[in-house]
This record gives sequence, C-alpha cells and structure tokens, in this order.
Amino acid sequence: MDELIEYIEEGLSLSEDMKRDLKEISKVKHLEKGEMVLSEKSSRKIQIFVASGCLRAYHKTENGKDHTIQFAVKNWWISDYITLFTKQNSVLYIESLSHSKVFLLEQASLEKFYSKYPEFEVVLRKNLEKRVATLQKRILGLLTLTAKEKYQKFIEEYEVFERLIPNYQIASFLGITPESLSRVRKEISHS
Amino acid sequence: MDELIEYIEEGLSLSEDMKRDLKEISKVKHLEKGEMVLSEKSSRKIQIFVASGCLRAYHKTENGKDHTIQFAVKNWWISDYITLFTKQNSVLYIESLSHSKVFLLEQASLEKFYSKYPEFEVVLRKNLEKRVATLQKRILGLLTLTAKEKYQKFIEEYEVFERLIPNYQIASFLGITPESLSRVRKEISHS
DNA sequence: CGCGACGTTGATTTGCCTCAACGATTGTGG
DNA sequence: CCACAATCGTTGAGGCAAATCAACGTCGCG
Repeated sequence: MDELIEYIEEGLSLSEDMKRDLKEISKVKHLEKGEMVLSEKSSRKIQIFVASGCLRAYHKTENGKDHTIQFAVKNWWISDYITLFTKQNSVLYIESLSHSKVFLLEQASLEKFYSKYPEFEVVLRKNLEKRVATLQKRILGLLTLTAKEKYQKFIEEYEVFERLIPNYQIASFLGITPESLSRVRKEISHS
Repeated sequence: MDELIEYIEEGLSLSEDMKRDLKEISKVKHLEKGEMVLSEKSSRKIQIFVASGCLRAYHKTENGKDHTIQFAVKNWWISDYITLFTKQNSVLYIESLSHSKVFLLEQASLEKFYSKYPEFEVVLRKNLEKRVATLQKRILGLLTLTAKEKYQKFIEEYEVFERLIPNYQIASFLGITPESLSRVRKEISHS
C-alpha cells in the first residue's frame, strides 16, 4: 500500500531497514480538491510525493495573480525548491486539484535518511538531472514560442493532465492570460 | 594548478585516488573569445567546468535567433542538460565569451567516476538541488516580470557578468529584443 | 433556486517587436 | 597607419500579438 516505496524500488531495491525508516519519515495525507498543502504561513521545508491525484505549485504576485510553476500527478515529486535550497522562504503555494493522496517528507528527515543510506543518493541525483533538463526545456519554450505554440506543446507533453486542470491554470503555467488561451483554443478547433 | 579539484574540495576532501582519476577524465582546454565548445555537429555528451573566463549556452531557432539558456563564470558548470538527460540531442551551442580556461568531462567517464566513488554523489546532488531552485526562480521571473524588471533583476543578480557580456546576449537571456533592452536601459539611466 | 467559478467573446489598449537607419567602436588587410 | 568592413548599441516609425477591461452564458453545487 505504500506507493512511495513501490516507486523508489523501480530504481533501487530497498532493504527492510530502509523501508522502515522511509515509512517513519513519510506522512500520508489525503487531500480534498482545493486543499492547500503548503502556504505562506506554514513555511515548512517539505518535499511532497504524489501517490494519486493532481497537485499544483504556484506563486502569487502582489496584485493577486497566479503563476504556476509546476503540476504533478502520480509518481511525481512536487516541492518548493526555492524555499528548500535558497535563502528566500515560502514563495510558493501548493494545492490539490482533485482528491489526492500524497506523502509528506520533512527535508530535515530526508537529509538524515540520505546520510544514513548513501546508496540512495544516486537515485536522487538522476531524478534531479532529469528535472534540470525539463526546466531548461521549459525556459526554452518560454523564450521562443508564441501563445499558440506553447499551448500545443503543452497538450502534447502533458496529455495526462488535460482533464484535471482548469484552463485558467494552464494559462498561468504558459505565461498567458485565460482570455488569450481561450482564443487560441478556438483557433485550433477551427482547423 | 587544478581549479576543478580545488573547487570540489570546498565540499568534500578528495583522496589521492580520486584526484588522479579526476585528472584522468578531465581535459583542460583554453578557449579564445568566440570559440565554440559545443555545437550541433559534435553532439558529444560532456559537462564543462569553468576555471576562468565566461561562457554562454544558447539555442538557435530555425529563423536564426539566439536564446540564451545560461551564462557561466569561474567555478560554474555549464552543460546541455537536454542532450545529456533526455532523448533529444544537441539543441544547445556553448561558446566562450572571453579568454577562458575550462575542463571538459565526458558524461560516460563521469558516470564511471560516480560509481567508483559514490561518496561523491552527495556533492553532486546538492549542486543539482541549487540548480533546480535557480531555474525555478528564472521561470518565475519570465512569467511575472516586465522587460524593465527583468533587466533590473538581472543586473542585481549577475553583477559579475555585466562587463563580460554584450547587451544583445543579455537581451536573449531575458527573452526581449536588443532594441527593447536598449530602451529599457535608457529609461533606467534617466531616473 | 441562486450564487460563484469558469470559459468565452468583443472592444480597446499597450508593451514589445519589427524594420530601417545611423553613429561608435573594433579589428583587419592593403 | 589608414581605409574599410563588421559588430554592436541606439533611435525612430509603425505594426502586431497579447493584455486589459467588460459583459455574458454555462455549469455545478450548497
């Protein structure tokens, strides 16, 4: 019943000790649609693993506008890296977009876990490498594409998400307004 | 004389064996201004460590426009993560913006090095974590800021670079045109 | 039912781009 | 050592993609 362990074992077979410790530091949480996991007040340093459902990490500007940094579904990690690994704190909100099951892991506990089981580092590293590649791609997309192209690329790559996510949030991920997205969608459907 | 080893030892003290192996897999290269390290033809999988000087990684679109992914100075790594860690290959060019000294490390050799010295993984991981945070911040900036704000933030954060980098390359990093950057600079100087 | 959240559409505005021209600087070859 | 070309930054005029502002239809839910 522990999706986190199942997921990790795709990359590394875990000893009983590791499993036990992992269970100890991870708290399962079931989330309602719209429920917040992370907000400004609770500037907890945690990482979140998604066992089922769909989550979103976003930033709010002073004038109240959302900007989505990341969506995450089953077997994805979602966390506020800016808070975790720089001096700034809690710039991101993380909310659930549906019924979700997640595992919460305190960064401090994770660090201990890593140093107790250094063989775990390699899995982590590979995950991070891919993540960096993904982010570089996203930056390229933001720099080079038009609103229409961004959306087309999004529905190609994020097929899984499409149904789960309201359009205005997709817009905020692509860096365009909901109105523009709506027009783009209209244009695409007419062709 | 080995800046790479010096740099790594800030985070982890190296055994003689590690040093020897590191030297074996890293090739020093001195670069002229304008010289390419990585281009489409040579789709080599390498990572680059900057010992001195300044480099730039960028992408070229079909219509010939540059889009800068990263600048790097002393003690930075610069690599094409998209080629290294996804199926796409060589989407980035990497060039030197000044006299530079760099270390080139084949990804394959690095992998071997990592598995021979797993204690090295932790350094790597921490580096990647910071990198992810930096990229997340950049995405936030691209999503939320105006041309002027982007430039102001850039000169704050990248003070070191300012003199080394021509303005049109800064523009291509910020996702604006050189003309717009010029107007922004004018506006700022008049206030 | 009635309210609020969401998507759409239209009218208008605007920030930035495009295109074009022109100095300033650098460097290169005769 | 100078003439010339190339590169880079700047400025102006005009255009366009996307934002803004506003209104309205629809759907789901308390």
